Amino acid sequence: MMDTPEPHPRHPATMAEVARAARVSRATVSRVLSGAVEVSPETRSRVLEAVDQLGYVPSIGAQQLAAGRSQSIGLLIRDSRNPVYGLLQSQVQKWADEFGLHVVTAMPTFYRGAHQETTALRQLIGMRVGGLLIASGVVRTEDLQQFLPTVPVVSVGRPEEHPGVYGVSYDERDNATQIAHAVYDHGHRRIAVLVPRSDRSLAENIRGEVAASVLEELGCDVTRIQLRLLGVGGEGNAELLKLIRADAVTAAVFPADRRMLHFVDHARRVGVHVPRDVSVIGCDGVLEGLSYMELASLRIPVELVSRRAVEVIASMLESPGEVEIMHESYTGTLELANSLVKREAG
Amino acid sequence: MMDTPEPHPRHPATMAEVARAARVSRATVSRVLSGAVEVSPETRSRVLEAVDQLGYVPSIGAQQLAAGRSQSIGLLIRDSRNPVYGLLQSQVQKWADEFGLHVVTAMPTFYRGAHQETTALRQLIGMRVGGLLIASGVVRTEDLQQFLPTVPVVSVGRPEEHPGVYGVSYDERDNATQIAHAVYDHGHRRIAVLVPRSDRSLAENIRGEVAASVLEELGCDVTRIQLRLLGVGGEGNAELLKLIRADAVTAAVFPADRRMLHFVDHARRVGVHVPRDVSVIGCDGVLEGLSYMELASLRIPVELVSRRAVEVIASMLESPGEVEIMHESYTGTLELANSLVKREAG
DNA sequence: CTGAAAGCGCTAACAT
DNA sequence: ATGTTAGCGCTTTCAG
Repeated sequence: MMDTPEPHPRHPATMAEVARAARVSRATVSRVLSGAVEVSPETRSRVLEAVDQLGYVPSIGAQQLAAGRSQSIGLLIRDSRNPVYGLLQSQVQKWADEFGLHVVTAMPTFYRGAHQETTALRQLIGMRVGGLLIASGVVRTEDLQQFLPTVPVVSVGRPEEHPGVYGVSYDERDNATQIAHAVYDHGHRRIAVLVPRSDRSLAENIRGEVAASVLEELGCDVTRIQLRLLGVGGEGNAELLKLIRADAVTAAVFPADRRMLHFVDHARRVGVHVPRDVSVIGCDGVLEGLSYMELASLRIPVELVSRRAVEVIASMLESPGEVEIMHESYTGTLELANSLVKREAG
Repeated sequence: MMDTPEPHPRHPATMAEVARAARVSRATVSRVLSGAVEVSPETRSRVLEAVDQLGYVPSIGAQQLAAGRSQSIGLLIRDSRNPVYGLLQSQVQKWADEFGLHVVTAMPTFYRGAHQETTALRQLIGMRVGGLLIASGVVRTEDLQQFLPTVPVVSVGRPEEHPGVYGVSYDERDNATQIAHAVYDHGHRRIAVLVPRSDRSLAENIRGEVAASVLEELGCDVTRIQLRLLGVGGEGNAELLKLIRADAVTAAVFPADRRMLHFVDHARRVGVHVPRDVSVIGCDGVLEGLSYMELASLRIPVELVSRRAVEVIASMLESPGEVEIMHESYTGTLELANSLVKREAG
């Protein structure tokens, strides 16, 4: 068994080369590899030997082209620095394995050019993936629309309202309501709520808006802090600190854990302590170390949502056009911690 | 401008359809889209109109097949739940954008079957990506070897020793040395070091082994705690707790922040507090909230490593075979915090 | 500046 | 059980 590879194959081995080496036709190689058709054991082993002798790996592009279908699903993900997406990606991979599907992941460009935001989408479409999982709020459903007749699409982990797109997501209204009640039940009546713009993050916008409304309905004095930027770079922290120092609020509601973390870290450096000076609660529950930091949050069911999304796309792949479009959403579970403390109402 | 899409395109538009709609040949469509050749303005605009009329997106597979090359690079990543990989993926994307490269990411299967661990690699090879970034320790360099003549490969963020594979990684020996000296300089002399098996994580193994050796050379009493499992599931915590309770160690060195976090969280629940009862230091520095948790660590230069890796692969794409194989490694920076406290030597 | 035609590597009838 | 052949959608000579 030579273990020196060919000096300069230069080009990846082709099926024709394998066929030649095994003294069979290309079709036979294909049959052996696909395993769909009976092949005589000797031929079979000759082929397999040639395959790994030559280090042959079939060209997926050519396969897709010839067969007209694809075993892979595309995952469009926003920014993997966010642990929520990291977990999602990992879980999608896990369930796709289970269903025998290959996942290819693409991420939108960072540049904010005109149509640039859809290049990742076009990349996946160009690959002719069998199905598409959209987990990025950056891509608008209207951009998806034109591809809908062509490829099954599932919107995952983001609020989906388009009746033509299957959605598997978190119940953000319920999330916000749970959070609002938790804060209220702890006796807080003057509350700051951070609200990102909906074009930045629809999910976070809903969380903020709904939490604020619910609290208002409960008779609280709510201060909305509008956020305009995309990142979590501490926007709104200064405004919030001012409110706290003026004793205008006793609690703050953050639409995402990372924002909450950013705030508490900054606040402590300038002498404002949680929960001594203010109670806080976030949303996601995915960030590691939350319990160690004693930060209250709401854990969204990423695992469940990922699983359902893969299940749905798998069934769409199996019976195209047969799957009824629905919008599923799943509720999270409150994870209380010492950052949200009881307080005499008032 | 009709904005109702065709009722049932069913199949993605082809270049031939675009050509027909624009009353030109397929070659002309190709030329317009590639932009490489001059085309008369009128023809050009007719083609472009047809393109977005039909929502045409070129098949990357067919392009690759016909042209024999590919604009995309494959990124093989271990597990995106780990924030280090999340950040890496994000940074690779960012720099690839800069170089006009498309990134497709694949992740190894979770199953631990025989050859299963290389399916993601085969997936990427099968796509005939123009270059490969390997950021997963799960794939061994020997598995890569056979593809080396065929596609440029850069090992990124993992210790690479094979002389045939370009490596851009962290200087784990330096990391470990910095950590060891930090612990020593804080007066600790009886120290526990957690050491994962090298087949689980080579990087973490080196960190542990080297830190332990350096501390021993400095005359410390070092207890190695061997870790055998892949995850961060608190392995070794019990053993470490016992040492602490017996007052056999005053400090613990963790080869990764997540392990440290897992420990401190668990420890606190059972009444062992950091840094009161034991000092700790981790490695990575990527986990969010480290500073808030006051956990000492060493920040590895993920951004720099990602950038270099993309630069290298880009230059390999440009002049194949011309790039001299090297192993670059970059040092991290210590980020001290209150979890590592001064102590009377002894 | 544009069209015709020859493949790229593979699958899927269709033969044998 | 195996070989032959016709494309799949695209790029790229080569002619015009």
